Amino acid sequence: MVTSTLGRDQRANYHHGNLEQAFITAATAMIRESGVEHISLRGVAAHVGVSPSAAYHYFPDKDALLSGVGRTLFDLLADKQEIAVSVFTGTSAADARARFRALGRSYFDWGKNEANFFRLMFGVFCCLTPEARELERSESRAWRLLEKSLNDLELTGAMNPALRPYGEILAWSVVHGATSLIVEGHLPDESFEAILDGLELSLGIVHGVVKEK
Amino acid sequence: MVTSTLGRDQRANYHHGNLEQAFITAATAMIRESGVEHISLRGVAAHVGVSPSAAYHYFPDKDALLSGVGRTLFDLLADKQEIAVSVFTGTSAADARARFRALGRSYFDWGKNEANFFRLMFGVFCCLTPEARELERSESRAWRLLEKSLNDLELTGAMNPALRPYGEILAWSVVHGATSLIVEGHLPDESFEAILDGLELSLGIVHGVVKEK
DNA sequence: GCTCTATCTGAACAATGTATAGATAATAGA
DNA sequence: TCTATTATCTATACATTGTTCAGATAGAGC
Repeated sequence: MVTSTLGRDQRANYHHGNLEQAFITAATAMIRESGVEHISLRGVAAHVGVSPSAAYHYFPDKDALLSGVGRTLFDLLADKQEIAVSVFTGTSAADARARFRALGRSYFDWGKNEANFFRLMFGVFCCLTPEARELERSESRAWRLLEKSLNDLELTGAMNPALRPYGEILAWSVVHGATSLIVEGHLPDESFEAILDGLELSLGIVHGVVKEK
Repeated sequence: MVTSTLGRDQRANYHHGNLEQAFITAATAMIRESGVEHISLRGVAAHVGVSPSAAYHYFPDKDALLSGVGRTLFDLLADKQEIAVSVFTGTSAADARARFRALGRSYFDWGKNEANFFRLMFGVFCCLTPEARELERSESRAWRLLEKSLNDLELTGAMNPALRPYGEILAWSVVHGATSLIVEGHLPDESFEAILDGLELSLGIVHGVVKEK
């Protein structure tokens, strides 16, 4: 009944394989198509093929399960962004600009294509503590990608250096805000490309220009 | 038991005063201090002093009640913003800049001080249709305030005119994104002023400069 | 083989959203 | 003023939910 994900940890699959992971996997799949607000612990347990009480051996409550899903989603998003950036490997200003744009677009695409994921990650249900989030942010791969992207832009002279100190927080705010507003229907889809254009323009990012050092 | 809000509509207060409004008022108060995710229809009904079933004469379901609350919150936010802008009445570039900044700051303050409201407005529970939101946005007082603020900046030569076409969507995205990320703990509080600085800098907004026409 | 202990089940509980039938009270007509 | 009507609200019921806890089950260690 359950597609056991061959647990390498012996103690974990006494009866059932790695139940903790099975719960997170099932919950993730169910959230993806129904949205966090419509999934129940009992439903997830049924989908795993296990009694509802079983969940309480791995998660203190339902919120903990949802937070577990949230943590894996931040990882998934970082994966997507790493792939998106990896397409442009050059050291030119044009490549730096392409990487920057790919970062923003992949963030938006994630929000648009996986709206239920996006809402969980940045919504009320993913109740990580502020400290945990801070850690998450500062240590996250996605943040480092953004940092590197802006460093590249600055080094290749492809952006206004006066704006460099605001680079990460400004770019993240713009892209996250636009994604959020579009996903929730407050702005039309087409706005996003325009917003990316505006962001680049406002940061003084120009196409293919390499300033002599 | 209920502080009847003297209904001017006779047919509305047969027994109880304006029950629809009473429900929205009570729900708003309860959401404000507990968060949407922790309020129940039955709890709101008890707070109003009425049977749970009574709600179903005014709202098809719980979501409709929450959406009703959401609609009043968008109005409340617009009120706050109008007041914030109204402090600066001059026609100078400095005043235009002050109004722009007041708009952003009041948006953030709202999110920070009324986090539970903010989460309802832009979260999963305020289930307005996309069409309704579009209408809301394009016709909202808040949007017109932003439009006017940017027009003023452009007319007084206090911003980069090349960025004018992106003004509204860019500013809203930045401010909304920053507010959202800070409210949910992904960025520290202090970031906001820096982000506002960065936004102004990136839009070419300078203090007190009036360009000769 | 037996014992022990980690793992899961069954049944129960209170709380929730919601439907439906009926009670109540304000209004309208005599 | 009395009665009939109808808008308004209540009582009750039901399925579903999160959660608890005593017990069943099945691997591990001897």
